[in-house]
Amino acid sequence: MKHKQDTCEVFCFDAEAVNKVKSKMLPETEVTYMAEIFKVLGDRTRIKILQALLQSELCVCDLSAVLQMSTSAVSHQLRVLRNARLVKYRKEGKNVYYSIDDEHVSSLFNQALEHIQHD
Amino acid sequence: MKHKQDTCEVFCFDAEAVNKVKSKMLPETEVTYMAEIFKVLGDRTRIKILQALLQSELCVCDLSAVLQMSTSAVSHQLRVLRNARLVKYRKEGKNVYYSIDDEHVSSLFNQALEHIQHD
DNA sequence: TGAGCAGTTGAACTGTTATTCAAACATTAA
DNA sequence: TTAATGTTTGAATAACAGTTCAACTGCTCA
Repeated sequence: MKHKQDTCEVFCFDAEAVNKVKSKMLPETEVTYMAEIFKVLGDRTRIKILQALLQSELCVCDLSAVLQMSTSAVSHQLRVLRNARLVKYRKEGKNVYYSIDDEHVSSLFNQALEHIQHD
Repeated sequence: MKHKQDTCEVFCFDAEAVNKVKSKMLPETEVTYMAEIFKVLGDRTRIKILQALLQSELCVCDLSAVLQMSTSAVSHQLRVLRNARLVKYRKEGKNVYYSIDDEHVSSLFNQALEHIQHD
């Protein structure tokens, strides 16, 4: 049973298995969202910010002191975390206090930790 | 109580809170590994590959048919997944069959799904 | 042995991303 | 209003990452 493909001629694959898997793939939008979340988590600076915020609510200045980075750099990354709805903020006078905005963040953290410690 | 910093003069932060958080930060190597894992998961192609492999063991050709991508592109991404120990492979004749190599992968998947569906 | 297929690899190209710097905005106190 | 502090933003630079293309390896079978 030959099978033609748009991109190139491929005859080796198991058409039945492929179609079965194909029919159960997540919709494109969900794939995009998932990749987006993991992409946000895939940065050392943002991992550190989240880890700090998992311990306590902190303002931008506190975070820049903890991470020993410029407030500008921290602010840029906080925006990424905000857009991904991983952190929330509240203003108090001149300060802006950030905290974790999702109950799944710590779960993702722990799963990842288990993975890297499993080796 | 004034506090001097290497990078710049910052007086606004709560020194006590900062030190407390700072003392509980993960070591640099673990931060790096965690970011690495999430970085690997932060790509649409790799998400699709993993989702396909969560359903069934597949060869490179099968995967390229499912994703409708070149075997070269798939192979490149499989290498990334291999290095992160997220997939394993076995050779059978001319084919190379890949499968999930970590019990935490599905957990990470489900947590991420819950996060994006929580909005 | 050699042809053909499955898969891998390296280089090049392209698009994305993190940090820095400077400027701007917002709030508070004088 | 002005000055000072905390935070955000935009532009620019530099480093990185994904796909494509072409070349290559390795296995199977005639």
